[in-house]
Amino acid sequence: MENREIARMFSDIADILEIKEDNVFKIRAYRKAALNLDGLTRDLAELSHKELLEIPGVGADLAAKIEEYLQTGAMALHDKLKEEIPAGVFTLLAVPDLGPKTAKAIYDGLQVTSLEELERAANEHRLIGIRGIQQKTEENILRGIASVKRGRERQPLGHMLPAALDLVAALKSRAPLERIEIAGSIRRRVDCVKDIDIVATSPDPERVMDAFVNLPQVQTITMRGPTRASVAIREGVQVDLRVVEAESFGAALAYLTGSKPHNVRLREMAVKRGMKINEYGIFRDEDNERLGGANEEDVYRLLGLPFVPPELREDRGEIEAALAGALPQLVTLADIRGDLHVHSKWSDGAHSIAALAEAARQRGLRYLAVTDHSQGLAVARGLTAERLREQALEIEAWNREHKDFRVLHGTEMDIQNDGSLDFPDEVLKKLDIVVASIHSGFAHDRERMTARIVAAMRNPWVSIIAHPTGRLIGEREAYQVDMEQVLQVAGETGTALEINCYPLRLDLNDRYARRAKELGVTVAINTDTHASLQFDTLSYGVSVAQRGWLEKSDVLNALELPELLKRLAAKRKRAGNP
DNA sequence: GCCGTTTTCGGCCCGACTGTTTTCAGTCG
Repeated sequence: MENREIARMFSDIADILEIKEDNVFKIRAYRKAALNLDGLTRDLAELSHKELLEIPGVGADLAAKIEEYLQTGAMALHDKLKEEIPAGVFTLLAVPDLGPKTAKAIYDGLQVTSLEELERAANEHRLIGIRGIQQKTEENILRGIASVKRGRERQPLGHMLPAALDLVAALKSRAPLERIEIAGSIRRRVDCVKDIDIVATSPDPERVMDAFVNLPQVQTITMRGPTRASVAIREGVQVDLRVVEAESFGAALAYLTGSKPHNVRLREMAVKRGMKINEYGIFRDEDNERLGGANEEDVYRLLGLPFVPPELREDRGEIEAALAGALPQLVTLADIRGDLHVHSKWSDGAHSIAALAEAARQRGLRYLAVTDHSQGLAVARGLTAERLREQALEIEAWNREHKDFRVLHGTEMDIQNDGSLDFPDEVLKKLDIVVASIHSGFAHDRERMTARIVAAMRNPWVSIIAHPTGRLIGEREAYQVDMEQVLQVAGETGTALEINCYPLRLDLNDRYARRAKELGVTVAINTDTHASLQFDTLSYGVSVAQRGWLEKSDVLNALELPELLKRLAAKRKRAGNP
């Protein structure tokens, strides 16, 4: 997947052009294209010239640069610009509040080309005197360097959403609030987020600001004005709070929810219709008359659009779909009928099958599949074929006793290094469902990894591929795999792909989920529960599905039990097995 | 550099806060 690499190159070009004080709109064009490439569901290498031009923000010139890179492995403009400006200069841009102008001035004045040199220069007070820098700015730069060193850029949604909810609760208990919402990428349910945005209304904004910057979670106050404040909480996570008038709440919420490219599109549409959108509302140009803004719906209504759910706001086609009245009816948590990937005490889970079934039923589910690990995964106490037979007896007995909930018998079977499976077909055919996945040999090359997964999908008894890319957010990159091929074969063979709900996995991610839908591949939203409390992570997987535009009909475990069983049987039949 | 329900040329989203200014530039979201 060269998308990310090319996006990064465009972003580098934008940075350098900014330092060189080139045309701001040209810079913006490179940034916009970089963002859009990052959000693409397809590999650039697979797209025709015509398809490249259809990418928003990519015209003849940038399409040529993409093709140049795909064909030669290099981009002449990128290389040339990097020669002009030492690489270290734009590493300075990583420092908060230090932008291109300051980076250039510091480089011109002191030839500083790395963070270490910058830190030394600041400690020796050599920055003072450079255009626009006095003591305060120098101190801020030192603080900024410290925060860069602390690192931890983005954190998983599974950590940040609870932290945000915690802040909201704390704020509510300490200041008078009317409305308060978490906005930003958390509200869009992006799987990995950088900061926390909160928007609120209050009869006493001043007190809210006071309470906010004095919250026990707060470590440093970055900025504090009458309507806006910014702080850092533990682990250096930035939290922004905006307090607005009630008549502006919806506009502010929309603005702070983003995404930025989505907002830019809305504002452009407003301009064309003789209106202006900002965080205070939506206004008529001619007389500055307020047309709306108290509620988020106003913004969309006044542009002639249906409400666009936050999960879709990425400028990945949602505005066009809204204009055409073709927004998807997104799958919801309430649509989920069961969980098809669950571990019990039989392998590495914490709870009995009975306890798991009860916990699932309490959450409104109607079935679950017990899919303990297979024998090859010894560290997880994987089951042999014989233990699997014993387990079947326990499940049969439980089902005989309970008529309002169904436990399916399955396995999470290892796909071995050579692409073979951990159980023979004779074992698999006795199970209700077979989940296959990779737990070892992550370092194999792309061809081999792809071949392993494809081979598993071609087995008629394999129902679902679990956590198809193997990533662990912040801990382990996805293994090298040709996901386009995996998705294609999933479609051909009628194999479902999983969105794993574990907050560090969320695998498939939103983009692959969207591509799955495009290819007609069914997706299963599974918790991979190892302890009954983990059923609560279902909402994270549903969010990924929503960001992937999935509807109820795209989701395997949104089916009622009889339809699910039919669907599972369909692949076996297609392969000529009863 | 991109783009077209006023346009193939002339536009291109909008505002808060800080630090350094004595009216505003830089940065960020």
